[in-house]
Amino acid sequence: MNLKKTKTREAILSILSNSKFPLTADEIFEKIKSNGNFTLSTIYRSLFSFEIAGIIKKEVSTDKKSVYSLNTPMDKHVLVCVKCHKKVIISGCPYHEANKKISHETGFQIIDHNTEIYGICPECLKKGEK
Amino acid sequence: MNLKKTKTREAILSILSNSKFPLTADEIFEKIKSNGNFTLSTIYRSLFSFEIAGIIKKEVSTDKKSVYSLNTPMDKHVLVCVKCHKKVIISGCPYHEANKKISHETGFQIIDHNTEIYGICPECLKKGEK
DNA sequence: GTACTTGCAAAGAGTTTGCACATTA
DNA sequence: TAATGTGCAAACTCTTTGCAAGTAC
Repeated sequence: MNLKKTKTREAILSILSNSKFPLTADEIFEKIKSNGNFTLSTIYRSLFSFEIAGIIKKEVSTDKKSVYSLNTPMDKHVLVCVKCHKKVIISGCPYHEANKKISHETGFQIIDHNTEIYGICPECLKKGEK
Repeated sequence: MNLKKTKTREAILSILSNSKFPLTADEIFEKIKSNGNFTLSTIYRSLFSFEIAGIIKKEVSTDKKSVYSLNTPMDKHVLVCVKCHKKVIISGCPYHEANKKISHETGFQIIDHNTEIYGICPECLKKGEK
């Protein structure tokens, strides 16, 4: 299972590492299609290979599309502003302690979790005050 | 926008209120189809009406299906067993304290959040030990 | 040369929609 | 009867797959 370096794959990884937020396959496609002869299915397949290899991670967004991002395990918590849709990544896991408690109470051995937190960012709060 | 009471809708609400866990449209369909002449598209449309009316809520599960449940705002935290796919609802919000801290650190006014926690349930843990 | 990648087109799953008919209030 | 709801089939979106040809190592 050796990943070969190809133009498509380099382009995909470059896009993902330059993006602050997870992207859909189609968004990636839109960004690179002008640079060469790319296909959506190839992008899906590349993303799949990367995922298996542990290089990227795939998540499901609220509109039911798959979104992909480099696998930086700590960036799993996203604050989403309901006004301006800005996303802020929270580093570290704020729920670590709470999860220990859940584990204790339910007997579940907790492996992972995903969280989206909705709120209003400081900028939009200020605007609202005016 | 007046919701009319029909056989389909009563059946759907009955199923949802008797279910401890969110259900997909198809799961609802499977459960009620023997009781009458129901259609998947009608179920989707009824679910949509209920959602607009605020009676139920729709969420996206990790396998990208929409799941529906009665709109009880407190049951937002689900423990999912990665082995047997059982879901356990955690009542109350275990992250309340942590969110206060996030709010303080980021300036966000937090409104809401959704969480899925993945783990292995006690039963599957036992099986694994054997 | 062998294994891995790709493009293309077609298939697949879940969901939505148009239309004519049926039902509720 | 006026407004809503339904069944059916077809359309739609995102994603996956089969196959033959191409490319990296």
